[in-house]
Amino acid sequence: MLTISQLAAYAGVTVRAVRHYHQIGLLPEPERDASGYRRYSAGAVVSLIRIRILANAGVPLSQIGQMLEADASTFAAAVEEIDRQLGDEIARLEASRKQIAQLAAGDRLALAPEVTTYLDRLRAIGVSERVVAGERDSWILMSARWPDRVREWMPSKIAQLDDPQLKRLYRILSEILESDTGDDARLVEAADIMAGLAEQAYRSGEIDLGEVAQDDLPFDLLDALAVEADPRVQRLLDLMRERGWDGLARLERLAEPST
Amino acid sequence: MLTISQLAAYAGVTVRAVRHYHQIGLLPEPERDASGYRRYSAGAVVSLIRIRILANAGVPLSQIGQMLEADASTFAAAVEEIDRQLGDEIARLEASRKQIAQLAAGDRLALAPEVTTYLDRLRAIGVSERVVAGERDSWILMSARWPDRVREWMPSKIAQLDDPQLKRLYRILSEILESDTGDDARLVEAADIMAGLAEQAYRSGEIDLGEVAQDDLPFDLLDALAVEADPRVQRLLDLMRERGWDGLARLERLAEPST
DNA sequence: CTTGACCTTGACGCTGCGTCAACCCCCCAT
DNA sequence: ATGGGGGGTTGACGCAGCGTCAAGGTCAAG
Repeated sequence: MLTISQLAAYAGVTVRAVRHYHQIGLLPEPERDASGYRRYSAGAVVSLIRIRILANAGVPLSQIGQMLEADASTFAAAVEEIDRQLGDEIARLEASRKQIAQLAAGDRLALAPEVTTYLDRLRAIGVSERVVAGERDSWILMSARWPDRVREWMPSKIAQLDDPQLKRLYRILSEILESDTGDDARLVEAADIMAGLAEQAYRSGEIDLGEVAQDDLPFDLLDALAVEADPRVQRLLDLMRERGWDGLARLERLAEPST
Repeated sequence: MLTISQLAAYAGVTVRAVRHYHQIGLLPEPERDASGYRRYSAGAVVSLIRIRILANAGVPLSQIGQMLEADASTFAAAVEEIDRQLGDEIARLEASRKQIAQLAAGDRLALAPEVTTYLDRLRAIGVSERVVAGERDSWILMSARWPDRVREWMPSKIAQLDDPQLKRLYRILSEILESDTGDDARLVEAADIMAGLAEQAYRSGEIDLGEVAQDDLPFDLLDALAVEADPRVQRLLDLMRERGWDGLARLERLAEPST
């Protein structure tokens, strides 16, 4: 007759595991001796080993009982099912591994390389770190909503940075946000440039992210994000509204310009 | 200002997950409105998305906080560590998958193919299912203790089955165990044959599983297993002892035979 | 008799939330 | 005014497979 620790040792498991199997009814409770100790027969060792074989093969404990009693075909079906689940799990982990490899490689922000290129171009143009950080957060939001579309959009966004007007706009915005003053004149100047660019884009039909349904509206969110980052952006939004444009991240025509 | 469900929707997670992140301090609790509702800023969406990016990459929640604050090199080290752990986990699962494939292929008992061959040979010789089952359980125990050695031993075990004496022994044992009578004469006959075989093996120096330390003693266990399967085996043990041999699974000389 | 090793039950901890429960709040239609 | 439906709130259990105390009772040996 064996004690629980002997049983456990023979089967290569811990005492706690054996007790756990008793609790869930996987291994029958043996007789107790006079002092209440569990006393096991040799057969229990075989039972326990068979349980561990299945457990080591990745079979959930809750299914092992049935499997040990099952006939060959039922057993085979169960094995196939388990194998499928293991396969799924492995696939999931490997996907995670790819993800984390990208994290290590990229800007540690999980942005597509096209986007980090764009951000680097902004820095090269002289845009302040604060504004770049704002852009970065915006693109994180965009990427979450349209993971694939974003990569398609980037080339034209990058190309647009060659436009002297746009460069000028970014620089002015950087200046404003880096200073602590509420220099309204610069804000007005920025608004004028933006309105001009918007007008230009509108005429040439460039404002057509049409497929991007508006009912999904993360653009309001982007604007809110900008305002949070610096309240002076609110003033900019107001100025744009005066000029007939709503929004910032995605400009929308309010009405034909009065002039 | 966003409600918790809006925040969750933007980040593509459940409301419960967001609350969980608050609980563990991963995402800061936002302000509450007059009625106690949580109200989120746009920045919270960005925070939440960044958390999910790391979580999806397999980073444990408990580490995400530190990683989001870490500098580039610390971050890289952490990523490497996570990647290693993911690799380990994948390796474990793949090992499980191999195991289960073997289970499906083999005798659904997790015995090496050599052993199942041996068991089949026993059946071919005319050994009863009951005795084969006993042998099987014994080999399950042996395989658990010496997973690799067992495969080495099988060829000679299989070869020994050609010995007419051994065949006869197995057949007699089968007969005895299949019958309900306590036919002592047959038991004595079996014991005589066993003793003869043991003597033979002893002289030719075959009894030398020497490397298999006896302090590991699963042989007592094997004997106990046999007795459990059929109490008449106890009588066989006694008969063997009279003939100067101890044990059954592993015969050991007690003393020189008196004649 | 003491000591140390082993046994007992009971209960919390870990991971990342899902899923009630019981109750409050807001807005809209009747 | 009232009711209903779809929000929100905290609190708590559940899952898988044990690890790890806690607080004892038991056994064999010196």
